[in-house]
Amino acid sequence: MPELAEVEYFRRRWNTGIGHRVVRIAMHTRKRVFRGTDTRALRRQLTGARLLTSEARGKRMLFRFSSANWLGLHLGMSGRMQIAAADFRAQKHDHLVLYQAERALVFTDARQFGRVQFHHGATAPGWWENGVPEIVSEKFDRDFLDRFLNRHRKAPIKAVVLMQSGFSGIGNWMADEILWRAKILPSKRAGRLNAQERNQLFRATKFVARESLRIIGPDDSKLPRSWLIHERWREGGKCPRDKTLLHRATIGGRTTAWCARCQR
DNA sequence: ACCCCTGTTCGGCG
DNA sequence: CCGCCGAACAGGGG
Repeated sequence: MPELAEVEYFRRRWNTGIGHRVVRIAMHTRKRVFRGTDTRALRRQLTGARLLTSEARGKRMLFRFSSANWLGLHLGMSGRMQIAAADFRAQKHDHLVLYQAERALVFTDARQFGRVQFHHGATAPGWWENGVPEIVSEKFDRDFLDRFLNRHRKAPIKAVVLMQSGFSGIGNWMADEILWRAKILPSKRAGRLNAQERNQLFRATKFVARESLRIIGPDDSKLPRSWLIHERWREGGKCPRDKTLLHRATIGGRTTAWCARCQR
């Protein structure tokens, strides 16, 4: 589930715990989500620390705690976050639970493609700043897009829109939504897009990111009925524009849905 | 049983 | 060296 907008939704859920101390931590320390992470330091430092702020960049989240502590989260394919009661009992896939006096902050991830990172230090961890502009920021401009498309000119545009080094936070459904809105064939090589197509791609990317973030929720139910997402997995799914049957194939290593009539 | 999956990383290869 | 592609990771659901 988690792409840009869902990540933002989950981050805000945990914000309920801002201003409150962590009194106890439950962790499945040997699980893959903690790969490369010092879980003993995490437990030692975060116990007693107060959650102060949080931030999201693309699909990544960073939670700042008192006493110079930082927690990074990535939801992978199946990660979710929730607020639970203070007497919450961690189940099999609840790999990290931060207990506060009046609630529990729960991180759940069945498939464990997600990740938990911990950092102790006066400033944000080195891995946080990666120089990739947020789609909704002014730094993601027409120039940046052009340079990125040129750098990856041999790859199918679908694969390029999935690259986190350029399209921060865009995942599979948003990529299909963007290319459908921009009327561009997903298999088209990035370098073959003309100026008009690049303009359309730019506008569609901004639009889908901004609208998804505005409508933000735990799933796609609040997104307009006119969006592709409601049709793309359905057997016999049709293009919301011209009602022709959608095509489906693996492009850029991922299942891709598109309308062969309006996407060229 | 078998196949699919809203993600990222890594090794092979051109 | 650059960059594309498929495989691997782990588990649940159809």
